[in-house]
Amino acid sequence: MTELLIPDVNRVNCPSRVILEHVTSRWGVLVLAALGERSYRFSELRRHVGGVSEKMLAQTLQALERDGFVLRDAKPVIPPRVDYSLTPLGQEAAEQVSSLARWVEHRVPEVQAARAAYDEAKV
Amino acid sequence: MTELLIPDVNRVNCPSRVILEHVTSRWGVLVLAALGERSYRFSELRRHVGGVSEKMLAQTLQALERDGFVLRDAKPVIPPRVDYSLTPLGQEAAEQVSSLARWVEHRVPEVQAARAAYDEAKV
DNA sequence: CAGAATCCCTAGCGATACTG
DNA sequence: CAGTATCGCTAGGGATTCTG
Repeated sequence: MTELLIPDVNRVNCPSRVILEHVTSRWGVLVLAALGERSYRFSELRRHVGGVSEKMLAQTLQALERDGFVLRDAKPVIPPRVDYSLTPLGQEAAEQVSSLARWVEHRVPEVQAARAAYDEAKV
Repeated sequence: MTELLIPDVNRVNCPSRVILEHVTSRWGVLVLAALGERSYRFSELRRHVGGVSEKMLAQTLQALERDGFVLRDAKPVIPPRVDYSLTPLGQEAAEQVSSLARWVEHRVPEVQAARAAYDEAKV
């Protein structure tokens, strides 16, 4: 019989895995977490998320917008002003990844201790 | 004054961002989610997580082991048998990522609808 | 300011072969 | 079986330039 317990996400190129990879991508996580707190303009967000290039920020925002997580509001003014915020769906995603990010920050000491133990045992 | 509200994870090369990237890496998510349900042997896990190469599975497991999330139990038998499971810290991580994975699978229809709307508007 | 377009490069990753 | 080692590629991503 087939393995009914294997979730869809474990299959190659399934829809859920692609979405999951958008959400958990290097910059996707940080963008969602940031927008979970408030809306940002493009370069404001770029300053907030350390190390992200213009190209990757635009690319990440477009993927998240297309997936229905991010709302793009381009004001018809000069100079251009574009506000990014979350849709209700995006808010749900942001809660999940923010929770994960907070958990990680909280557990940094434990991880560093584990690494020290691992590295010493490997000598 | 300095921006006190910016979490550590938004800084480049900070410890928490590196850990987050291990946990949210392409295969890290799926490995943690799998081990959250039960322990696996190496090639059992490789079959379970569709599309992962030996190299990437080994590399992912090593990173997660070093971070203190995964326990590696190599039985001294022939043929070799190595069981992978989660530490208590890894269980906490697995709960977070499994929750996220389940949420994504649950929301696949909404995302697909959003993409259809986005793509049509872009024509 | 908010991007799009281009160039370019390396490191991440897969495929394969080998070992204990 | 559970890896390690090596090779080779390509696509992810940075830097730069250009535009409305």
